This record gives sequence, structure tokens and C-alpha cells, in this order.
Amino acid sequence: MLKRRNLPPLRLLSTFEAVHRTGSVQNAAAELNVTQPAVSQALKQLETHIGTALLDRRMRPAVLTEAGQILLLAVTDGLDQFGRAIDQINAMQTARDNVVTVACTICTGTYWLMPRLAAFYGRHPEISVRVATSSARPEFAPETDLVIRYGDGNWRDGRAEMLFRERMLPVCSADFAAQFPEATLADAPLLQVDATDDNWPGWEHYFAATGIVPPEQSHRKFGNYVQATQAAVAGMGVLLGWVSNTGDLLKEGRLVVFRDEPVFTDNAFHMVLPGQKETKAATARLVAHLKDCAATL
Amino acid sequence: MLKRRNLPPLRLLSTFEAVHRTGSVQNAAAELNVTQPAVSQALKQLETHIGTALLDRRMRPAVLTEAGQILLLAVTDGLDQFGRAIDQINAMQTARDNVVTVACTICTGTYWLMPRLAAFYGRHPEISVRVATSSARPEFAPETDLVIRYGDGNWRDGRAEMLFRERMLPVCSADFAAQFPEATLADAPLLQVDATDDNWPGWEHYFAATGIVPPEQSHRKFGNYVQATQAAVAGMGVLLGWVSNTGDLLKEGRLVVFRDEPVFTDNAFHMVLPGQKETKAATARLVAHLKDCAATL
DNA sequence: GCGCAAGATCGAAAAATCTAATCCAAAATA
DNA sequence: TATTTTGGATTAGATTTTTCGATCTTGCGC
Repeated sequence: MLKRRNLPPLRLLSTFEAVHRTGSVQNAAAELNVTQPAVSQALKQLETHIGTALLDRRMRPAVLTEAGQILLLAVTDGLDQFGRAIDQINAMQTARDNVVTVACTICTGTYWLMPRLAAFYGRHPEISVRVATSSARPEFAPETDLVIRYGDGNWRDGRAEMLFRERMLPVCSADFAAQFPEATLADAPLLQVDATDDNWPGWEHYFAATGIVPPEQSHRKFGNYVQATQAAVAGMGVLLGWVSNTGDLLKEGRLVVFRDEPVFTDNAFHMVLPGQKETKAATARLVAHLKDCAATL
Repeated sequence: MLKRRNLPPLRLLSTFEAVHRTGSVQNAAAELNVTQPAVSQALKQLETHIGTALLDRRMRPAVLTEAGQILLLAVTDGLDQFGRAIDQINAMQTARDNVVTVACTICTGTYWLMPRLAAFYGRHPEISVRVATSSARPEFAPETDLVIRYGDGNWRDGRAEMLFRERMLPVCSADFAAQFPEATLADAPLLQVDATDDNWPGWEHYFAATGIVPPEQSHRKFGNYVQATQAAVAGMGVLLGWVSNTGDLLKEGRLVVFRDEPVFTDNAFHMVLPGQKETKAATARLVAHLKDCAATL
């Protein structure tokens, strides 16, 4: 096994360096927050360990011997190197501390989270948010700081905090509404999302909740909510819109209410913070911002 | 005051380096002669101090994080540097340990010490002897390891060890003896050294000890013993030879006894070792050798 | 010389480090 | 898939190291 040479205890080297840098044993002691004898003894130990005098004490203040000069050069240089490495790590760390990674569905990301980030950046320009979306249920990955997830809030992978309860509302494009002013859910083309999560409610839930008889015609199916929403905006039919996702589109007029009978779902959107590791400041800021947004939904 | 950055306790850095170099916490613990928890704790402390994970423990054995790699690079490099510096110091030191500096008079150096060094070098080729002569009484200088000095042995600057008692004998060159076969001390030209040390005996001492009536003619005076000796060898007169200095010349036949009546002096030659600092091995070897030489004088 | 201030020395106290015992989790193995 | 093996984490208490307070020594300036 490759064995390192018998270096002296490194503590002694740093006090030796401090003595030279500050110019005296006393000053070094002050800088190191110890008393003068502590430094004095450390010097002695170092000399014993190396087996050579490092200071010529015949003069006051003591002057470095040749051996002392050689050692000092190496030590200052080495310590500088350590310091630079640590600086570099810290810089890297603060950069990383200002990145918040949020996992959510493509839909929540597109129609709810992203539009609310502009205001957040306005308040916290030093922070940048990475939105990690996937077609599957949002989960914690190693780098994930925050998960936005729909459900009852009982998860073991983190502490959940409710954002808002969700409600569903049939919506369509203004063009569609103008073109079929008399249409009802019974005869309008319904746009349906293939639920990737079983507890996501769909048309069947809406019909059951409102007592409307489900129509017979087949629905148009989409792989995810964004595609279905885009289809609705394009006037292709009626979407069972979630307020969190379609709210902005309704405000903008790109969608209109098809039937003004919302249905509250049993579950709600939550922000989930990883259980173990402590929440970093930037994450906390984002959480606060999103709660504000949810409050004014 | 120029203050060094908050470096972590350097001990932690070296254990961190050992962990990586040996490949595991356990191996590092073995190398450092501590138990595994000690190393484990040190790693944890280091991470706490720097504020970043250095190891990714999801895998076994743990693998370095980016921060860990940066730090490791600096630490291995720095420790290498320390090691090289210490090696250099040690090399310098062993070189210095094999140099023995002997202070003595020019005379002792020329006629007694130097001729005995050849045999010494034969036995200890790694050691080199520096003979520091001066016209004054031999004293300890900073680098002096050994002083050869004539006197009673009571000095405070070191521990004296007697080499040999000295005796005086009138000598001259063979040519001189052949040219003036009937000459006596009363009429032969006497060569005299201006004593730099009062307790060095001279002709007056010899006459007093032997009861011979001092001659009237003035002596030829020389600044030091070597010059006087060379004059004797050149046949310029009779020298009051010290056995230690003229012994070899007598053996070689370059000098002969002028009057076979030696006189022992009160004092003796001593080797003096500096009182405080410990005698280095090479010095001890030389002392032993010179004692041998003195015994067979 | 005298006195001041810096450093050395030493026993005692404080603080750090280390250990033993135990637990946990990942990888190897069956 | 269950089990064992192995490497690492945790924690309270023991041990060693480090530091302190007091005192002494010594170089340097006056």
C-alpha cells in the first residue's frame, strides 16, 4: 500500500506558519485564539518531530533557520492551495444553492408554475428555477428540492404542504362556443386525457358528481394534459379543465367556460419538501412565493 | 493583519486524503492507527466545516463528489509538498550531521590533527572534518563541534576530556646536528614562539625545569609554532619541540633530538565538547579516534 | 546595570480525539 | 428473494492531546 511519509501533525505546521506570518509567537497566539504557551509548545513539538531547529532563538525576534525557510515556503504554499480549493468549493456551492429544482407534471409546469416564475424572478433575480417535468408522477430525484403533486397529501417521501384544492370546469375555445352555441355535454366532442395517475379525476367523475348522464359518443383521447389543452384552445372540443391549469387561459380569453358548474375534487395540489435534508433558502423563497400565488388563485 | 482564511483543522484534511488513497474508511483507519469510527467522524466534521458533502455515500464504497475531487486534488498536492520539504530538510540535516568542525591552533591542526585524519577518513568515509584554526585560543563558534585546547581542563564552556599530557624536547634538523655536533643550548641559536597563550611553556620554563642556566644570546622569534617548526626543519636552530607537534617529524627523520632531556608540562591537551547541545554521532566517532591516537602517541 | 517584554517551562485543567458497542444499509451470495 | 457479508454511521464514555495559568529565563532597549 502506498504510504505517506511521516508528516508531522499538520496542526503544528499551520501554527508555525501563523507564527511567521504574524511575526511573533504572541501575535500568532492571538490569531489562533490560544495563549502564548500553546504556540510555544507547538513550535517545540514541530522541531522535535522534524529533528531540526526551525528558529534561531539567539536573536529576538527569532529568525528562521535554513530548514525553517524551506519548510515555511512549502507550508505557506500548501495552505494557500487548500484555501483556494475551499474557496472554489464554496463558490460552487453558493451557485448551486441558488438553483431550485422543482418536479411536477408537464401540465402543472406549463400552465401554472412557469407563468408564476416571472414574478418570482422579479423578486429574486439571483435564484434560478429548474422545472423537471416527466410524464410519470413527479418524484424526488437526487437533485430535486421540491415536488408539486396532486393527491391527499399523505406521502412518506416528504413533508407535504397544501397549495390549493382543485376544481374542474368544462371549457372550450371562444370560437367553438360561438360555432356551437347550443351544444351540451351530451353532444359536444369531449377531449379526454389518458390519466397516468389513477386518482386524477376525469369526465366520468364530473358526470357522476353533477348527475349528468354520460354521453355515448367516444371521446378524443390525448396522451397528456397539455396536448388536450392545446386541442381545446384550437377549438377541437370541450375539455374538462382544472382551474389551476386553465385559469390563466380563461383570463386571457383563449378559453371560455362551456358549462358553469364546477366540481371540487377530493384531493388537492401540494408542495412536497424532501423529508431528510434541510430546505435551502432559495427553496424556501420559492415555496413562499407559490403559496402567495395559490392564495390569490 | 493578513489573516488566513478559515481553513478546517488540517488533521481532517489528511484523514480525508488517507481515506481516498487507501480506498476506504477502514483502510485509512488502519493506516492512521485509529479505529474506523474515528475516521468516520473526522470525515463528517470536515464536511460540516466546509459545508458540503465530499463523499456520495449512496454507493459503497463511497465515491467523491465534485467538491470532494477539488479538495482532494489540492490536499494531495499540498501534502506532497510538505513531504518534499521535510525530505529536503532531512537530507540537509544528515549532510550536516556528517560534518564535524574542530577548532584548534594552527599548530595542533597542522602537526597533530591533520596527519591523523587520513586514518579516520579510511574508517569513516562518510564523515568530513573541518579544521577551524585561528591564531587566538581555540573557542566555540556556533558551528563548532569540538575544541582541542591546551590547559588544565577546567573550562566552563564545555566538558573537557584529556587527550595526552605534553612534554617538551629540544629538537633540530639532522643537518644542523651534523654541522654543529658539539653545540649546546648555551651556544646554539634558539627558536622561540611568541606565546599567544600565557600558560604555554617556552624556553624559560625548560631552563627552569632542567636547571640549565639560560643563555645570553637573543632567540629568533616566530609568530606561531608552525613557522618556528619550519625554521627548525630548515636547520635554522634549536626548537623547543612539543612531542605532539614534533613527534611525527622525529619519526620521519626530518628532525632529530638535540638534547635528550624531556620536560613534562603541568597542563595537557584536552578535547572539549560543547556543554549544552548533544554530541552528534560523527563527533563522537572523531573523539574516539583521537583518543585512540593519543593512547598510542 | 535595570527593567521591560517576548518567549520557555511545567503542573493542572479543559477540550479534543478516540474507542467499544451497536446499528444501518448496500452489495454479495445463496 | 432471502441471507450473509461488509463498509460505514452513531453515540456515550474513556483517553489522549491540547491549552491554560503561573512562573521563570533571557534578549534587548534605556
